[in-house]
Amino acid sequence: MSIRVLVVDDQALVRRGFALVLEHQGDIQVVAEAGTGLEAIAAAREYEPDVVLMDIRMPELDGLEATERILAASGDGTRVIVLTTFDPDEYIYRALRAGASGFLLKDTPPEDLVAAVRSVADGGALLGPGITRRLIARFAQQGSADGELAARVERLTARERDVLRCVGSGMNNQEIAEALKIGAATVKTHVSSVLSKLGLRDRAQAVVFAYESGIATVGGTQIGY
Amino acid sequence: MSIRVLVVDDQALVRRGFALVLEHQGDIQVVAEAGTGLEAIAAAREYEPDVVLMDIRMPELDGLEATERILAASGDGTRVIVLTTFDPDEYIYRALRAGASGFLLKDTPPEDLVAAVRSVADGGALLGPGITRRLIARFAQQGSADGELAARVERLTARERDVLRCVGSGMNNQEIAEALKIGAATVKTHVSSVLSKLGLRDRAQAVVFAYESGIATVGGTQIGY
DNA sequence: GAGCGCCTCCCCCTGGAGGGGGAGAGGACG
DNA sequence: CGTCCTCTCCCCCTCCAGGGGGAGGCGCTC
Repeated sequence: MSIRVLVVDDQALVRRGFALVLEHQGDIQVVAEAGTGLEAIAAAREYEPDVVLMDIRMPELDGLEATERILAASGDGTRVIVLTTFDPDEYIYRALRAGASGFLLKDTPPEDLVAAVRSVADGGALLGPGITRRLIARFAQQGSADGELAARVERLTARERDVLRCVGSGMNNQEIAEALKIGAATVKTHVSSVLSKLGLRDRAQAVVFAYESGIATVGGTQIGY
Repeated sequence: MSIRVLVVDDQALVRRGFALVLEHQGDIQVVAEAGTGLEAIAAAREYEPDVVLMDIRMPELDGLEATERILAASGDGTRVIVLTTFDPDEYIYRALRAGASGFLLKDTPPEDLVAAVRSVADGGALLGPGITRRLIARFAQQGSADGELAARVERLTARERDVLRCVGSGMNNQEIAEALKIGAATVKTHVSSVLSKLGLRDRAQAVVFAYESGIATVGGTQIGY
C-alpha cells in the first residue's frame, strides 16, 4: 500500500517540486496539494493523508496553526513533517509542541526527504541533523541543574524526600499527612528539616527547589480544583 | 580530509563489522577499536577521533560513563554516537544527557549509520526514527500543559503576571515589593487576585502553577545562597 | 461626564507555617 | 552494651500569608 501524502506550500512551484520528487518513488502517492493553512485543513479532512508536508510561512493561517488543527482532528492517523527555509529556534519548538513528527529545512537532499516521509509514515520521526542537535542540547540542558541541586537532595532522608515531593505538588501539611499516613506534627518536623538542610526559607522556595532539582517535573502533577 | 572514527564494542565481531562498513566508504577512516569503556577512553585520548561509535553494554565501564568522560576530556573535538541493541527509554535520555550526538539501534541500515557518522562529524546529530519520536514526545509533553493552563494565565492582568513570576521564583511579599518597586500591601492584593483567579489556595500552589504553565521554567531561576 | 478596569495602598482578623525544644521507638553500627 | 540516626509525635510561640472590605488615582471607552 502506498503512502498517501498531502503537500502544503503557498508557492505552487515548490509544491510541485516536492510532489514530483515524492511521486517519483514507487511507494508514495501525493493525494492533494494546498496553498494555505485553511486549504490544508480542508484537504486533510477530505483525503485523510498518512503524511502532510507542511510549509510554515503561508497566508491565511500559518503552518504551525494548521498542523495543530489537523492533528487535533485526525486522531492518530495523520502525521506532519514541517518544512521551512529558515530555522529559527522558535519555529522548531512550536512545531514539535504542535505535534509535528519531523522538522526539515527545505534544502534537505531529496533522498532524506523521502526517507523522512517513510519513517514518519511508519510511526517514526526524523529531524534534520542540525535540528536534532539543537533539540538534544535543549533537552540535555533541562536536566543540567540536576548536578548541583540533586547532590543536595542526597542529604535528605528518604522520608524527607517523600515530604518534599508532596510539598512540590502544592500540598499543605494536612494533605501531606493524609497522603503519607502520618501525623500533621510529623509532617511539620520533616518540612522543617527539609528547609533547614536545603537552606530554604519557606515551602514556596521548596516547590521551586523541587522543580529545579527534578524531584517534581512539569506535567507530572496536576493542581487546582 | 577523511573522518576519523573510533569503534567501541565488547564483541570483536560486531566491532569489525561496523569498521568494515565504515572503511568501505572513501571518506571514513577507522583509526582505532576498543572493547571496554576504559580502553575507549584511552583510545580516544590517544587518537583524538572525530566520531566515536559507542556500545552501551560493556565490561569494566559502560558506554554511557565512557561517553561522559571522553566528552569531558576532549573539549568539542570529539562527538559520540551511542549504539545499542535494545532501546529502553532510560538509556536514551542518559546518553543524550551524557552529551551523545546520536543514538542508533544496532539494526540500523548501514547507509543510515554512515549518514549518521557524516552528519555528526559535520556538527549535526542523528537519531533513529523511533528514538526521535520518543524524544519529541517527551519534549512536547513538557510544554503540553501550556494549553489549558496558559489560557488561565490570560485572565491575569499584566501586573498580576509580574507578581506570579516573582512568586514562582520563590520570593516572599516583601522581596516582590522591592523587586517591583511597589508597596508590600499592593503585592498582597495582587497575590490574592492571582490565587483567586487561578483557583489556587496558597503561594506554594502558585509556584506549582507557574512551572506547569510555563511562566517559570526549570533552569530559568536560581534559588538559595 | 459616567462607568469600568487596573494599579496602588490601607485596615482588621484568622489560621497555618515555621522555629525551638523535647521525647519515645526502632534500626544500624561500633 | 551504648551511641547515633531516623521516624514518629507533642508542646509553645511568633510571624507572615491570605481573606474581607474599603479607597483613591489613572486611563480607557461609551
